[in-house]
Amino acid sequence: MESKGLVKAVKPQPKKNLWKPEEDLVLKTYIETHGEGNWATVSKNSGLKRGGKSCRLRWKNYLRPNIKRGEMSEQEEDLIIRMHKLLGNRWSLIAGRLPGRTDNEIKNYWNTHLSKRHNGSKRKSVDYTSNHHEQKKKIRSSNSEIGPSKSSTCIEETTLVVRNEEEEDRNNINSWMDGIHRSFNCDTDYPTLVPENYNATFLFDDEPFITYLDSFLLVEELGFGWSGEEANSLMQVESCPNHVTGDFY
DNA sequence: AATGTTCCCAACCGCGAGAGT
DNA sequence: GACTCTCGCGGTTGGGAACAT
Repeated sequence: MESKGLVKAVKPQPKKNLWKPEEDLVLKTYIETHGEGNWATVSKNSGLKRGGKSCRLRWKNYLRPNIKRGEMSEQEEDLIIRMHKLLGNRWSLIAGRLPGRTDNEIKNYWNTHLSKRHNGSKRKSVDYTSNHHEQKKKIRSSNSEIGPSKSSTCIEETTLVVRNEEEEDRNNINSWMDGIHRSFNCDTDYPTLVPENYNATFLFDDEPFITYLDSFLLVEELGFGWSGEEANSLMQVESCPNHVTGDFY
């Protein structure tokens, strides 16, 4: 039996195992040499005393090339808020729309900066009534009802190509796009939006439901000069509750 | 200066999905 | 079909910095 005093005298081992720079270097070198994947063997082969999950997380959230660190721009913040309003806590999907940002980073940013500000308008993508595991089940099953999903993973890179004949409007779009996601690289058979005047193409490599939501978001954000009605009819969304309203530009 | 409190965020955990056998 | 393994997701934890008293 241990007395309280004795327990207190023993310095507790830190529960968090922060990555050291030398470990980062080993992991980075290993992945640059062998490539990503099969994380279970990474720790064995690289000599790191870390689990595969830990290695994966460290690479994905910190060491991966093109990771954008530092403060969120106003545009990024705005996009997070809007996406969260539409998608709820689906951080990986939101992160997919913010190149260089990780789901963990966005989740943390929301929890520390934005959730308080937007507490009044707590809105989730499904009607949650039980614990989070139940919630996840609901999200997954609701998605499968909506349509087939190519993959459960988030889009690593989402790309939007905007080709505009009119210089002025192109500048409008580009100025908004600056700092958020200038180039999209999507390839799917899902709603392809090609407005007559704009020759803009939205192609998404993701769940159909999300595709629709994205389309709303982007139509609303980019303001393609459509009225809400025009946009709705273009996108054939009569069954979707999130109709675009109002006029743009 | 010392102590207490709050905030931030990297890392951990448990779970489900999908692939392979 | 049952089982195992790997991967990715979202929620939570806890160390430490920043701030307040």
